[in-house]
Amino acid sequence: MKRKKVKKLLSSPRLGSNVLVKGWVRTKRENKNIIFIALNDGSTIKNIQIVVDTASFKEDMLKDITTGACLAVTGKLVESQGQGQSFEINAKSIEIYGKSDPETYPLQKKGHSMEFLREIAHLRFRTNTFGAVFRIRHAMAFAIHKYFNGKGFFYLHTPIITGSDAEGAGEMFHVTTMDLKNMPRNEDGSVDFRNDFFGKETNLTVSGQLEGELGALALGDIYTFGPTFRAENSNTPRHLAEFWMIEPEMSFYDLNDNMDLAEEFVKYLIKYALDNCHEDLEFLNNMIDKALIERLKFVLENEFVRITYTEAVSILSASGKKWEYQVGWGRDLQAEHERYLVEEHFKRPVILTDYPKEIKAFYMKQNDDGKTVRAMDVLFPGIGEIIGGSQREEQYDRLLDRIKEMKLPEKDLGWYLDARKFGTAPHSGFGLGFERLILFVTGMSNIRDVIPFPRTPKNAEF
RNA sequence: UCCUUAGUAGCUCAGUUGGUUAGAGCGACGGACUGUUAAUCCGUAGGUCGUAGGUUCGAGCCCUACCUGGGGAGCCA
Repeated sequence: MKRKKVKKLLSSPRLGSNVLVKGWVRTKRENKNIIFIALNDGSTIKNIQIVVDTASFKEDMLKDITTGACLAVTGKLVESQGQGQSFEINAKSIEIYGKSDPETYPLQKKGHSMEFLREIAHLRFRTNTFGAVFRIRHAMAFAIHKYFNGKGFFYLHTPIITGSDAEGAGEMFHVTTMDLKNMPRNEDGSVDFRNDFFGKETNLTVSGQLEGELGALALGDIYTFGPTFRAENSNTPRHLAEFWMIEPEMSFYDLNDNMDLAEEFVKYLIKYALDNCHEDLEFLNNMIDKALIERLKFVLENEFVRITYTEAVSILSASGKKWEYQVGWGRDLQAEHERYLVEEHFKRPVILTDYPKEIKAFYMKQNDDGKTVRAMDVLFPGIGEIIGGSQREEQYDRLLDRIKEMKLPEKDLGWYLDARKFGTAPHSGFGLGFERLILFVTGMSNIRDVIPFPRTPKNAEF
């Protein structure tokens, strides 16, 4: 007999048929003559109830069916006599693939704290919450490719190991094969990388954007979707040292086109989740965040507010609020300011544009006012900045001036400047933090709980 | 990195002004039970009180340092 997944079984049940299911025991309820097993195979958040007549099975075998054990069960699919489920399987045969010692198996029928489950991240997939989160995470990854493929974007693989130290997006992890206990030194005491694997200093990438731009300036529209690494000592529920980022880059897009794409993209993903992850979202809505589905629908149905940094500063100044950090043109907006705009003033996602050039990266296109750049930050309720992007500076001279002004290593950016030297074109792009998107879509509150094995300062378990 | 808060049984927690042998619920185990839904009822076992020092006749409780977690901030996606 061929094994059926529980999801398939429940969506198109053939009552009276004999079926084979395989999965892990979530709970077992025992009576004298009858045993009920809730079996889950991961295909859906729903369990299938296995009904066991104790007289028909060996007692020793039934004893080994404990929480966490893996079973293969054959039996007849029938309408359930009980209240909690529509269908159930009357077991004819049970094979135990893997026992699970109940004295040491850490998962109980009762709820656990997220902190405890994080310590047993290798087993937390077996809980309803993490099953739901990681099924949704998969659905979002799939939807990202579906969306871009449908729009004619090409998935570009930018390097994980980079020799470029110019992104300026944060502290980097070094990559080397040299003996850390005996590093060769130059006369001035600095490390001599000439005999290292790559013959130069290399790091893990903090962003694929610069390479992505090169792809866009030939292929038209590209996107990257891969891991990125930041060696920042950030200890917050919104930061990871290893996280996944989506970075589309589009030729001939100006900042408005860029904002249109960002808004359409995020809404597509939210709609995809609502359309395809209904059961998992329902569960999270009940157990994690009662306002989750309502909030997803609200974001889907309302236009994002678009205002300039300068307008935002006026709103904040006029708000009459007491700020911990002072508001003033030229200062970067702090979390409290962004939160006020999104959660109190507009009560919806906000896109802020045209920031002072001093607080933004070198590659952003300068406005004619000489003071601001064509940057955009998409701010979400509860998450803060979920997307950061800009129209890129496509004029060679202006870009070079900016590199010099900010004292960046000009010689290392020759390849990047070449894109402006030969057939430059207006272009734009943005970066979306994948885990921050998953936070928003699942209603989870800590980013460590939306990636299977989180990497954070002082933690690289598993 | 800074501020703040916490660490006691497998889990979630209580533990009074420093004072006998550190408690509960859940889970696990044993038993009972005519179809259960985090089943129910009866019973049993389970502890180096985060680590290392210190104060004291006496420390789970007070002091110091360190480790780890939570919340907030900064950096950002």
